[in-house]
Amino acid sequence: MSATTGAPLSEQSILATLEDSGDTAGATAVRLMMAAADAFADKGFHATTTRDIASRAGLSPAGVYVHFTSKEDLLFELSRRGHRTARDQLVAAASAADSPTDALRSIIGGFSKWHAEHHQLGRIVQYEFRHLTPEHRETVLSLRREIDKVVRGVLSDGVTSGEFEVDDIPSTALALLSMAVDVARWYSPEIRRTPDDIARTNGDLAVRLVARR
Amino acid sequence: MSATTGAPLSEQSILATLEDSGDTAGATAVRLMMAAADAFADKGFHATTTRDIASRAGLSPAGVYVHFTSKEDLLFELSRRGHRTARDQLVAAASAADSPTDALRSIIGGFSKWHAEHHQLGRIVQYEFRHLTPEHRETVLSLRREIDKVVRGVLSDGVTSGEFEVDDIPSTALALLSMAVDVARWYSPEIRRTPDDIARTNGDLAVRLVARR
DNA sequence: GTCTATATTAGGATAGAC
DNA sequence: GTCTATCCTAATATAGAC
Repeated sequence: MSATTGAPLSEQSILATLEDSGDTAGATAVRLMMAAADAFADKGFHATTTRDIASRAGLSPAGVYVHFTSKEDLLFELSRRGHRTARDQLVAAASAADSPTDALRSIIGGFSKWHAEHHQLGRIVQYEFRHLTPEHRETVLSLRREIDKVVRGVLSDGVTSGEFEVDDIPSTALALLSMAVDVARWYSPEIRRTPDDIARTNGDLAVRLVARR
Repeated sequence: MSATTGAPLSEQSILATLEDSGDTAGATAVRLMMAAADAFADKGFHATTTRDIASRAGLSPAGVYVHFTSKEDLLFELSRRGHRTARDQLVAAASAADSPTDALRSIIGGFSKWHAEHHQLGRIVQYEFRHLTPEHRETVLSLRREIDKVVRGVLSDGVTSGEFEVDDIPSTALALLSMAVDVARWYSPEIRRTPDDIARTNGDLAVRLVARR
């Protein structure tokens, strides 16, 4: 976590996410993924050109195709790695907690924080999904289902233990995820609230939403 | 509200929204807006071609430019009319209620329902925003600020009356809006929950989130 | 593995007839 | 107000040299 360069926070966190998310990738491929993440988050998948990605990464337009078979392939890699780290973080937070209340605060707070710190990747993950090929969409969808399952599991544990009072677990899980996911839409590094503030308030709100009175 | 044609619900509700949202528009212009709404919601602004819009509306590619100056102009009209009806509905719901609790249930439930019934327009309103020109963005932004204000006003009324217990009004308002807005992302006419179900559960959750214990 | 050059297609918008 | 024809630019992707 040491900041040795002058790169902005978002770049560093995207870098960290892309570098250790399963499959390794060469340095140039990572540079391309970062350039693409920047551009996709900024302008959207279709409004981004391969020339744009290449030049941001310091390559010629043709250089991209050595590392990725197509522009969509780049999107897929970003999407897959983004979903994977998000899921891993959720699972880790849920299993480290020692009560459902703790777990809920931690997963919704943590997920909200992730969508603030990685709001670029978050937007790609949430909004560029439809531009994946059907096969790639399927792969990513199964990661999403895992994420849903973690949240429902925590809610159901809390109901069993008597800490929570929940009418409808799937609907409540969805509303909680909405709170966290939507952070990627409205967050900007310029606002007053820090990612930690957001984690705290959203974590508290989550507990409030389900706590027994 | 009589259904005289075989058109799907979403088409009818988009039509209704576009027809009575302030400025009038000719029949062909409305047809073009509906075609564009369909296409933008489905594939996004940049992935949609003017040829595609024209052919869905039964016109030649050139026919579009008689009614709109550019593709972006079409997006702007959709965005403006969508925001306007959404805001009008919120304001009406808030002033018809006779307590802050009622008002909150009604605005968040109603807003959630709107984003389900009009999920196509909702996606355009929420996700294609960045593709507007700076001037058009500004116009739409001021409509958004009005929407925020309605929600904050209801929360603040409830705190004053003693019905609500809220730590941080802006953050809570944002979380409530996230719940409703995100419906446009996940809703599909094929799911089990109806727009009315969604209105009910999200309205109840909203009240639960702020009610004094 | 990177480059220059280019094939190829597509897409926004306009001209001008009817 | 709508059409056909077309201009012009830009974009994905590949060929082939180094």
